[in-house]
Amino acid sequence: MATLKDIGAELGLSAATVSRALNGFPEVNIKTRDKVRETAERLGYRPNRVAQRLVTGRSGMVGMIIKIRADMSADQTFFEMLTGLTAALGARDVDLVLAVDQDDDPVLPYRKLMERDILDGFILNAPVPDDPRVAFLREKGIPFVMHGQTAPDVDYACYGIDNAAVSEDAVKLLASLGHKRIALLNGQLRYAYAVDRRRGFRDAVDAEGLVVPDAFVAANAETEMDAYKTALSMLSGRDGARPTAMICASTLIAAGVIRAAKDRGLRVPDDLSVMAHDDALPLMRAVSFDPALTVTRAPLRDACVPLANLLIDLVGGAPAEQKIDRAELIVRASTGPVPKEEQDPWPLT
Amino acid sequence: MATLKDIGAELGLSAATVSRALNGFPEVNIKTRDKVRETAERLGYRPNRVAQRLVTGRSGMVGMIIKIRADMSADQTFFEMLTGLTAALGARDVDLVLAVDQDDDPVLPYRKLMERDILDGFILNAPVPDDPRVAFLREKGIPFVMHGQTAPDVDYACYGIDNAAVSEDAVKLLASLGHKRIALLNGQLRYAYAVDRRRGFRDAVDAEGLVVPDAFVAANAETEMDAYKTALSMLSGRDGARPTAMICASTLIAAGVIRAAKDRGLRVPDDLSVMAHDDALPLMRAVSFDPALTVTRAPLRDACVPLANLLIDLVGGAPAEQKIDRAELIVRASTGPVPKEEQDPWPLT
DNA sequence: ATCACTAATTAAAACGTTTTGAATTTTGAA
DNA sequence: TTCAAAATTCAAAACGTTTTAATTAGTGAT
Repeated sequence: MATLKDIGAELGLSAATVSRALNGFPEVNIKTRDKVRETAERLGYRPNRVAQRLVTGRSGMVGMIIKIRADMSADQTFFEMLTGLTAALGARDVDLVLAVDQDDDPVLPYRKLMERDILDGFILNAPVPDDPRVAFLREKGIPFVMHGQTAPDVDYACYGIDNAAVSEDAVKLLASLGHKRIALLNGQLRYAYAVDRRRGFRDAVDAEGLVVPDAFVAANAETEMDAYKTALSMLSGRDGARPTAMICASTLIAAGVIRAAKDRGLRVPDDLSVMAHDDALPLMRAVSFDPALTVTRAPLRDACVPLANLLIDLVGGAPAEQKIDRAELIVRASTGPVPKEEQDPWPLT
Repeated sequence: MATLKDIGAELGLSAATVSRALNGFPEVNIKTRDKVRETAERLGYRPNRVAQRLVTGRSGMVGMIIKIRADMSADQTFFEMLTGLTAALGARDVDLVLAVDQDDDPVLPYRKLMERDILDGFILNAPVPDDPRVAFLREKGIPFVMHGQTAPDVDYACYGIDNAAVSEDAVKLLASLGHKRIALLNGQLRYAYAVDRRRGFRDAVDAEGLVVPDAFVAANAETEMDAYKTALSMLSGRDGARPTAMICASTLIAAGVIRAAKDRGLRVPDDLSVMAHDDALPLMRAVSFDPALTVTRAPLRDACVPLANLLIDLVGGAPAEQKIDRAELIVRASTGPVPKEEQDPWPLT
């Protein structure tokens, strides 16, 4: 393997100049810079990352802890994050070290990984309100970036989408189509995103002058089967007039909802409008739904780039930055005007 | 962070002696060794892994490529491997770098990871016959260890179980219970393990003087739903007298089979004996089945320890070793004697 | 010519460990 | 005592990079 010294010897230069030339420092003569780069190319030079890391004092590795839940619904989402993160981190020569969390204590795996290893920082996901991991890492002074955020205003580095706005956009669209009875099939409320979505939903519903009984705001939907059952129940009319529109936490949930609608003999969107938030998982494509699904869209994989960059910059000394994007609203075929005969709102309780 | 020099300064020793003391070299005085160790402990010394790696010329990282299949059945198995491997590698201070394979070319991700990174070696899984990854890595001289093997006799490092014996043990047990009609619900034959299981099955069946028509040797079972459908079909009697025993590729498959038996009104084990190979996935526990499942058992997580050690030793210059264990046969409640009225074998074709 | 200043390059130190070869101390026998 | 051998320890080199401080060469103005 060629080293800086080899390249220097080839050209009668010192390793220092070669290093600077390759790293694009301004004080090196442009002619020597080009010669150096050409020679490096020719010798197939690749910097020794371990040596770089030794001198810079950073390990070039960041950690991520995967929590395996008993219901095991991590799968798809996890692979998507893994794909995106390894690519985004790799583009800046950083490696991802994974560990699996099987304990009850949410901070223990971070502590263990930190003392066994030399990690520059962590990527956290699935924030919960008052996340204990945040308190721990902050106290230890360990850099981290959160995918999402534990509360609307935080001062640690994070990237995510505005989950209140996700609900708001959905409600506004449906209200503009005349819907008065809009249900929400939310994720579990122990996660911050679900809390935000519910808040956005409630606020937007209020702003439209509508009412949604608690029975039509579900928060137990993790699997398609959960969603199917919940939707069946909501559409039965048992808890009040059936909704004319349903907002789903994910495309997986929407799949269950659509199946339930079919089994109840309801057409989408003629009898029921369905929309969902879309993480753009490759095996659950919203455009492939029948009918194609109206969504708020924010590809999970895209989120990995800002996450990686935020963390790497943070490790490099940059200030902690919060970046919140707004999901894109894409109207497709699963939403339509409210049926003429179903325009009555739910009564005030 | 305390360094070797700090410890040396504290005791009036050189860094060299401290290094040797901590690494247990025989030429260091036992009294100084203890003093050094005590001081290291007191100062909270942890060796700088990057510096170690620079001088030893190894990166201390091994890679693993995860193939995401379109049917996405990797999930559980993958998490189990990840858990076991990070633990087993971590015990020897080696990190696992993951990458995701989304391409058609099976060797491309290895090539890419190799040129972007400095990896000491790879862990391969899910071998297929004539695996192109083996050819590539061998040609490049990159150390690797295979979980399983591409063929019965290979000369690269590998660890796995004897899959022919898995089938053999199952057939022998069932034959000893008087079963004459034994079906196999195998994994996909593009994987080497499924080929081995089928061979072992055929050989054992022959040795017992039995016959199994092709219709009762399935190789399409990946999901529980697949298994359910296949089992329903086999138990229908459409392709010949229904089997009195079924050997399943995994506990997941067995779950589908048992459900199918129930739906056909067959009792396990009174009307149908069911057994499976058990990777000991925590969310699919054979003992929790109703009835508790008779299995050949080889915990996936246990395999990670020899895999990690084999690879690390290989990187350290040890010869490539092949290690094949035999799965444990555990007889539980899902197997029983053949029903009196179902003792006829399948006819010779 | 001299000086000051800029541009370009280099030598050397640093990162923290392992390892080589040499130096010192201790031990045991004569 | 003295000497050789064995047991310890040490100084220095090495790994390959980045960075600091110093040096050389080049430029233009006086």
